Amino acid sequence: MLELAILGLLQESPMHGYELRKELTAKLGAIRAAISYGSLYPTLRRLQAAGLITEAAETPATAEEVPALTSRRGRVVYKITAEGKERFAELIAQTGPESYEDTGFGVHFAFFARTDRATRLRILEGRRRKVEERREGLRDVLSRAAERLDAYTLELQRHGLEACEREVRWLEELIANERSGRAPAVSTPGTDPGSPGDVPGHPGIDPGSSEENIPPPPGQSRDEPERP
Amino acid sequence: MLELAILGLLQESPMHGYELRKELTAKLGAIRAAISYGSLYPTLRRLQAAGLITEAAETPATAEEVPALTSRRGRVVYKITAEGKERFAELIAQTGPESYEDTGFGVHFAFFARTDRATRLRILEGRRRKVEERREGLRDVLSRAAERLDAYTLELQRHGLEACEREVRWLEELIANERSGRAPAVSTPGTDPGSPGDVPGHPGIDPGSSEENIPPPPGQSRDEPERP
DNA sequence: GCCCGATGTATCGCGCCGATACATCGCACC
DNA sequence: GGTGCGATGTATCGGCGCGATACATCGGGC
Repeated sequence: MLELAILGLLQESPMHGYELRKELTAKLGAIRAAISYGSLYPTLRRLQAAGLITEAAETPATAEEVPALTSRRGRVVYKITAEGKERFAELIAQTGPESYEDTGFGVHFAFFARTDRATRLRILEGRRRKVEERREGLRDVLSRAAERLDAYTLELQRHGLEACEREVRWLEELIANERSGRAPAVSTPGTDPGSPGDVPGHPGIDPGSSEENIPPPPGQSRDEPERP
Repeated sequence: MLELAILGLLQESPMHGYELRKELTAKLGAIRAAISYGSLYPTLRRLQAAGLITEAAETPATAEEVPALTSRRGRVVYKITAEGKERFAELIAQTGPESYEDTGFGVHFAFFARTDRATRLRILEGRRRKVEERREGLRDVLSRAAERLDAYTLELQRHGLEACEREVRWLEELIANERSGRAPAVSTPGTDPGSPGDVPGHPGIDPGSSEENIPPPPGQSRDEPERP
């Protein structure tokens, strides 16, 4: 998972470890805790050994762009290689088993902007299936083994079941939006549970351009011929 | 986490590995995937080495002594020791750092029936604080860094934020119930989002008995002098 | 002049996962 | 009566990721 996330981020711009961690935290903050250095650095090492990323010169080649003066510390800037981009495309496309609470789906979703619609649909439907399976499992426990469990455990199951039901609904909205070619934005019911308003709200990604075109997310992109 | 869960389950009845896994899956199904054998068996080994659990005779004491001929397979039944019970009490009571998505809180909650009210409140409030922190973090990202993120990533953050808000509300209900001395059961909104009916439904744990009394959950309990 | 928090890289131990292997039991099916 | 298959069972292996920790520099406040 970390591999996919790092490859995805480095595709937007070269970065060093610390920066990578911050960006990762911002992008994946909704699905997991901040990435640990004990995971990050070994992974960078692995990726470099595999030739998927390389070290980039720290000082900007056309210097004095930065008034740094401070001769650089040990910072190591990494950038993605062509093989790295291939590997990313391979990883982002595969659905994987992705157990329920796995962050795998979340990471894939966070990089949906670099995918085509068919892949997005496949991943969303795979996820929906997984969550539905889990939902059924919880229903079984609640209906068949309820008397064996104490009240707190039951409350936990109920809460989990509710979360499953909600996620299925969310996924279904996303799937419907994908099919209709609209933006990823969902109805945004907000905090009010009473009005399932249909306010579209966010324009999202430009759906007008061709299917193949993978729009790079807004933000500072340097490089990118963006070949799919 | 596994240590706590195993100790908690073995307190209800002795079990062998396979059985333990099934019970664990049923009890913790709402918060995590089925436990892996690659975690379970090493953990059992560790617990045994630490003297927290011991092997129990598989064959009923009055049976034939020699299991040589296919009588029983290699099943190994474990039971908890006095030290194990102490360790459980220690583990269940400590709040721990418990990062947001950690299963730690869920496991604690699943064994709430073996705790006193003060501990439950402490854990629930600690959890609430954690989720609130995360919620604020997500709000910050959504309000301050929104334009740097693509539409899918934003949608993910929104969904995560919503989940945080919902969990805080859930925790607050549970905390209120604990304070009022009532059962853990919550309003149970069920699948219908329109009627937040207040049907109590589940009797839950007997709140009448003394504070110190930790009622063993319903089900097959063998042994248990239940000393707090 | 001094401390402190942010920036940075790096390592160590170990819990847990996913895959895999292997063996027996009970049952259905032919 | 054989055969196959799914459930029951125990066990190991490689490897990822975590939490703690160490260490160093930089910019700024007091």
